[in-house]
Amino acid sequence: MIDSSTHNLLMPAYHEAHFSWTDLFCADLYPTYRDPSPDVPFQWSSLPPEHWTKHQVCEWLQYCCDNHKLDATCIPFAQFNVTGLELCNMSKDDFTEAAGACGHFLYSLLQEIRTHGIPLLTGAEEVPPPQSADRDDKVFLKSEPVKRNRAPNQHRHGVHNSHLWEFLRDLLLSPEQNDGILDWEDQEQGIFRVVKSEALARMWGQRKRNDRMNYEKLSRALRHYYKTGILERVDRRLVYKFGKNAYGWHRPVTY
DNA sequence: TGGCGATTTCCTGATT
DNA sequence: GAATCAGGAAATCGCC
Repeated sequence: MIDSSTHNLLMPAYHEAHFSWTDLFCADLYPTYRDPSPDVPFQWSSLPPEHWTKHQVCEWLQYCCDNHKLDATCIPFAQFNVTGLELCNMSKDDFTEAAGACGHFLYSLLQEIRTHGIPLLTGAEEVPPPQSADRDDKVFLKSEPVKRNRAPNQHRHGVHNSHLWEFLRDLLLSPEQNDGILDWEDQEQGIFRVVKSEALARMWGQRKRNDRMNYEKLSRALRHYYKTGILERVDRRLVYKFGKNAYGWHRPVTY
């Protein structure tokens, strides 16, 4: 946790917002990584980034500051008052715009987690910055090594979340982001309905930075999933079903 | 730099 | 007639 004595200096932009650091970091709900509970050391680390709350996004930022020895003055925390799904939807440019080159580094850290999974945070192993971080990013790093552990059975593949079906799955699992665009018809069976097809296409287009996306193209991409077992046909308009090769749709994804 | 997977784009035709 | 579905074919893009 950032010292309260330095807090005002570290986060000028944050103080302009209408919330406080303690609002974001209620110690009872979100234990700090320096004093982790034995059972739940880091709540954010037990979930994929897409499912982080705003509190957990801030926890992660704080973790990045301390564990990667970032200069906290580089991070305008108010710019990251977003949910995990919104954070994941931010592009590298969005990060850079929010926090300059430090944002570039944070983006790399986030992609590291999304691509390689979330490490165990027990402070027992030295960890270099992600390889994807550019050399220029490292001006934010102090020289001391930092430590963490990786779970022994943690897979280093298969968690990248840029696929359309994962985008749909995460929307279905995040009602606050969904805005009635998608709705479960039968979650046990993985059957869902596209309620607002054009809104869905716009959202996917924003995600892919493609303003020419429409539902016709999106649905064509969905139909490709029939071949791979990601989706199964449902003989009803705007209704789809997750197939045997889709995962994580019936409960929050675990790594 | 080439191969590959995942879309994206365009298209025709069928169905609702 | 509009919206949607189905699927072929080729192009594009990012990653390895």
